[in-house]
Amino acid sequence: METAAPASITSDTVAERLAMAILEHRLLPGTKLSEDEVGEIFGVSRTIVRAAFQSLSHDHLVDLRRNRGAFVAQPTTREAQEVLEARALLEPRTARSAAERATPADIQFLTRHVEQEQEAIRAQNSGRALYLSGQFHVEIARIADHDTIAGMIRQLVSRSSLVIALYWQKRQALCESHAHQALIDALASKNGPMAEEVMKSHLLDLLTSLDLRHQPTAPLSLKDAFF
Amino acid sequence: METAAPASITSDTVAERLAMAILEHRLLPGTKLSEDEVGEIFGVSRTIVRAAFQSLSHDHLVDLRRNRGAFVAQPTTREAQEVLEARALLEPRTARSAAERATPADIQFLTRHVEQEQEAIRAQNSGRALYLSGQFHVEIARIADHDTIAGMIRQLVSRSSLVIALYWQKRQALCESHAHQALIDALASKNGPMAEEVMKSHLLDLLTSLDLRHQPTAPLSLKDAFF
DNA sequence: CACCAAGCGTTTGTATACGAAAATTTGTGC
DNA sequence: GCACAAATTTTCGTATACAAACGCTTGGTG
Repeated sequence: METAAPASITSDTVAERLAMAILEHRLLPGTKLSEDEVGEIFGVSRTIVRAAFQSLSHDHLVDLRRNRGAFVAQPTTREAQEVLEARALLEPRTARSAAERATPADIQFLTRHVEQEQEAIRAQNSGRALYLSGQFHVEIARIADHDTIAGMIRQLVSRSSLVIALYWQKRQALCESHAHQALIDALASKNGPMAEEVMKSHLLDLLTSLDLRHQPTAPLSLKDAFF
Repeated sequence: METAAPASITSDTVAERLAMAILEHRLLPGTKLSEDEVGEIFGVSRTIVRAAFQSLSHDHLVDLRRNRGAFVAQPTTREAQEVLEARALLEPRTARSAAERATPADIQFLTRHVEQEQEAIRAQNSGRALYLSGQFHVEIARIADHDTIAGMIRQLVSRSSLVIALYWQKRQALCESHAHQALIDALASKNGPMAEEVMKSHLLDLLTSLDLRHQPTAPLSLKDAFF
């Protein structure tokens, strides 16, 4: 089998799989998520699905509208800017902290991670590449060994994925990973200030590569994302 | 009537009332929250209570243990330190931003807020005083007009309330509100750097006033908190 | 032809029923 | 009297049933 099927599927499992689909842009912003449909896909009742939706809603990945249902969230330009600003406030310092704590094993892990990013790009799997690119930032936060801040960064990175889906322009230059390599270098040499600086400009690059003007909507059917 | 009773009680209402009880230290860390009991208190089914618990769990106010139930969270010393560090990272800059945007109406509102804090202290209502003291920080974030960061600060302030319940030492000096007055002054004079500095030292004061050594447990019965 | 209203089907909101796991009590043996 | 095990009770996990709200289609009217 390809995916290790858990003995019993919990709401966490469903939330995780849905989140993954959103982060890989297999589910696009605005897509309606029907409770029945999702429940049928995962073989669970609506009770579980609802719990999963609630969890995702708290992370701002889905928008829960009363008596209307759940939709993949569509951050406004305002929200998009806020998310990027919050990241700019948190991540540079966190990168510095990570540089001060990174072990050789961490460096090896990050290097392997970037390799996977490259593989995904070569395989034309831009969804997975985008997911891995975001996950890199989460791993940096994990190395910084600060669960609270890491949790906030994880959430902001997830929301960034929606922002990218809506406002990303130059889809060609797929997340220039030389920035990630530069971060690894800074971490490997335990150069905190450099890691902070590289992260800062990396996030600035991301912000300037967005087009926060128009507000497109591109809903999509649901089952496509899983089959 | 004293509380505006909502026509229909939603999970948000229950979550809000429970959060208030936790923030005012009427429910202490470690207290077991039974689904049936809470449901009976608010006159709703376990479905609603369960959703409320999930929401509070996401904010780290309650700890959800599988097949065990919900408990008011008991942050570890590690977690306590992390929460304070995260606040130190977010709030000073936010205070500066607030100083740059504060309107006369905002200043008036904050002044009234501090008056209410004093009233609560005079009325020996230390729980309410503590809640209002935390809420002051949330209001600063609101003035900064940055929903994303404000949301994170709101969550961190809430968690701080649990930290205070567990690790606060000098209960006498109840949240020296002259620091809050100093913040109002900085905001009123639109002195961003000063607001940032005052906030920074205010949070440092809070951290140093904690005793992060022992790990007390003080569960309490549930209905006491509401009657 | 456009617009609006009523009826119908679908989807969500909530309560409840039932099985499973944990906590508690009870009973027994040493 | 204490320790341990079995039975009981309580509490949670999940599915499902029913009611209410929504949206869509259909039929009518200006």
